[in-house]
Formats: sequence, structure tokens, C-alpha cells
Amino acid sequence: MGRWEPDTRRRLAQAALELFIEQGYEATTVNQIAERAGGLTKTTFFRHFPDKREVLFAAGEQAHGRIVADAIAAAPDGATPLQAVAAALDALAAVFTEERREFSARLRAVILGNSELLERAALKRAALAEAMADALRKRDVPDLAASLSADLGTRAFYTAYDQWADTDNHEALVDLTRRTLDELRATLTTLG
Amino acid sequence: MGRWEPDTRRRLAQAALELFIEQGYEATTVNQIAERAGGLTKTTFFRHFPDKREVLFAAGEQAHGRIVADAIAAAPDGATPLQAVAAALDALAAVFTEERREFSARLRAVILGNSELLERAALKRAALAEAMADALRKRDVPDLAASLSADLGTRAFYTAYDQWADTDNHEALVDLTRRTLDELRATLTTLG
DNA sequence: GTCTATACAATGATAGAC
DNA sequence: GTCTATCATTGTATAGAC
Repeated sequence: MGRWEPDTRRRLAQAALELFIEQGYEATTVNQIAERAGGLTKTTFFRHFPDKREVLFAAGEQAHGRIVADAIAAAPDGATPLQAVAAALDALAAVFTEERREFSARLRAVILGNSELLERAALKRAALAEAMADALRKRDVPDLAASLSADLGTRAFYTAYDQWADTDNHEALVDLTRRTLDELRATLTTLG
Repeated sequence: MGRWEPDTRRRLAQAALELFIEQGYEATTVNQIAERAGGLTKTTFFRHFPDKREVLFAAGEQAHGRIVADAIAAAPDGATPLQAVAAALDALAAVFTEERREFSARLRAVILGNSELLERAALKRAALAEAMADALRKRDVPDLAASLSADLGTRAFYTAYDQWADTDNHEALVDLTRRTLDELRATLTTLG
């Protein structure tokens, strides 16, 4: 892995987001992205990203699955499933600092405007839930309880994320996710 | 809508599934599908299906979102959110009769073997949950409770569906979904 | 008015050179 | 690691056939 690979990757991701905002996702070709990233070609683009969509999701994003899995594994032995999930959401939300909010908002707007991107987003979301459920099962949480806790945590995270990225309040994502998770937990008893 | 349209559509869907099983999804071209469906060309294929993936999901499938939305709207006034969801799952599961089990199993195997198809499946699943949540909100169920009930119902349905399509027991899907939903409800109190 | 053929653009794979 | 070049396939647009 050469010294400049990360920079090329970053330039490609930035050029892509710019062009998607200016022209729309579909109207932008991979060649245009590569060109704007510094006279590159689509060959180079596809060396860094497996497909055109992934440039948006891999952008600032580490392996979110790893983050939640590690946090759940590191939760104290006596922690309940939802306490382990809460630790996972704390770790994940910590990635999205205030300085990334503007970027996240723009990214989200692009994704919401294109059905192909919504599809990829749905898969990422399912993968996040699956990572949480797997980590919980490794703590000997029964199958259904693990899946359900993971669904709850995923719902809490994205509900909070949408508010965080969409509004002008500056509340930290960590606080939003915690409050949302608490609200969801309270809601559990009202479902009948 | 011409008299023969449904038959062309059905032949295309059947040819597609056959070829995907024989050769794999990626190794099969749209032209091959059209050819096997009776000397057609890809133009005709794309008249019936918006893209190559959709031929698998639109196949036997009506609008599942409509089914669950109607069932939830038709639930009695006093029904709790989870009772309304239970009615939705009954209606949806009724579509999958025993004679469709073999077909569903083959379909599922093809989908599990390809990441593009998994992506589409994730979107369909999210759309189903969203349809349930929307229908619940129209019954004045609060936002978070509606989303959560829908997540629970979706989890119940797919957990049951996977068992139904994957095993040799002949239990009806309706019974499997009901039992799974009950188990999930019982699990709620164990999450901490 | 439904269906089909031809032409075309863009994604993504592959092979070879620097 | 990047570039050129070529290729197959998906998916669209347009115009025509039954």
C-alpha cells in the first residue's frame, strides 16, 4: 500500500460528493469524478471503490460494524442486552463529531434523492443490525433477544442520526442516541 | 394492457429463475432470459421489469406493502399496535401457500448467493417495515411506537419465513409467524 | 396500443505497459 | 499504483411493427 493511496481515495470521495451535489448522482459519470480528483481515469476509481455507489458510503466511514461489535464485546459481564447496545451506540455516535455534521447532512441529502443509493443504505443498515446481533449472541444472548435488541439499537441510531443531520440544533449525536434509546425502551411497554 | 402481457411476464420470470439456478445470477444475461422465454429480446424484458433484479422480486409477488397496510387499517378500533401487526402478518403469510414453498426456497437460495440481490432484498424488507409503520401512524399510534412495532413485525415475519422456506417441516407460514411474534413479545421483557 | 429491433451511453472487468 | 485500450453487459431512447 503506497503512501499516497489514502489521499487519492480521499480526493476521489470528495470530488464525487461535490459533483453529486452539483449535478445529481445519475448525471455524474465515474470519468468525471476521476477527472476532477486530479486528472485520473475511471480505472483508478474502480481500483479504490468496488462500484460507483460505494464512494459515498466508504467515504468518511470506517467499519461501523467493527465499532459496534467491539463495544458490545467490551461491555461488562453483567450488562443486559440493551445496556450492551447502549455502549455500542455510544461508540458509534462518537465517530460523528460536530465538524462532520455538515458533511453528513449533504451526504444524506444526496442519498435520499436517489433510489440506488437508498438501496445501498438499506443494506448498510441491515449489516449494522446484523453485526450487533452477532456480537450479542457471542455474549450468549438468545437468538431472538439478540436480533430484537439489535433492531432496537439500529432504530435508535438512525432516528437520532436523521435528527442530527437534518436540523440546526447542535446537540451531540451521542446525547440524541441515548435519549432516543431511552424513549424506545419506554415505548416497549405500550405496544400491547 | 394486452391479453398476453401476463403470460409473457410469467414466462420471463420463470426462465430467469431457471437460468439463475442453472448458471448463477451473474453468469446469466438478460438476453439469455429473453431468449429462453420464447425467442424474445432484452427490450421486451425491460418493458416488463425495470431491472434485472426485479424479475425475482416481482415474480409471484403482489404488493406486500398493500397487504399489510390494508390489514392494519382494517383492524378493530380497540386493537393494540401489536394486535394490528399480528393481523398484518396473518394476511401476508396467507399469500405463501404450501404449493409455493418449493418455489420460495429456490428463490431464497438464489438471493442468498448474490450480493446485488441481497441488497434489493434489504430494501424490500425496509419498505415492508415502512408500510406497516405508516399504517400504524394512520391509526394514531405515536411515531416511535409505530416504527418499533413495525420492526418487530418485520423481524417476526422474516424469521418465520426463513424457517418455512428452509426446512422440510410442512407447518403453515401463518402458524410460524404467529408463534414467532408471540415469542418476540415474550422476549421484550428480557432485554433489560 | 402493446410489443419489438436498433442504436447508444455508462458501469465494471481484464490485460498489458510504465 | 496508475494509464490505455478493449470488451461484455446493463439499462435507455427512439422509432417502427403488428
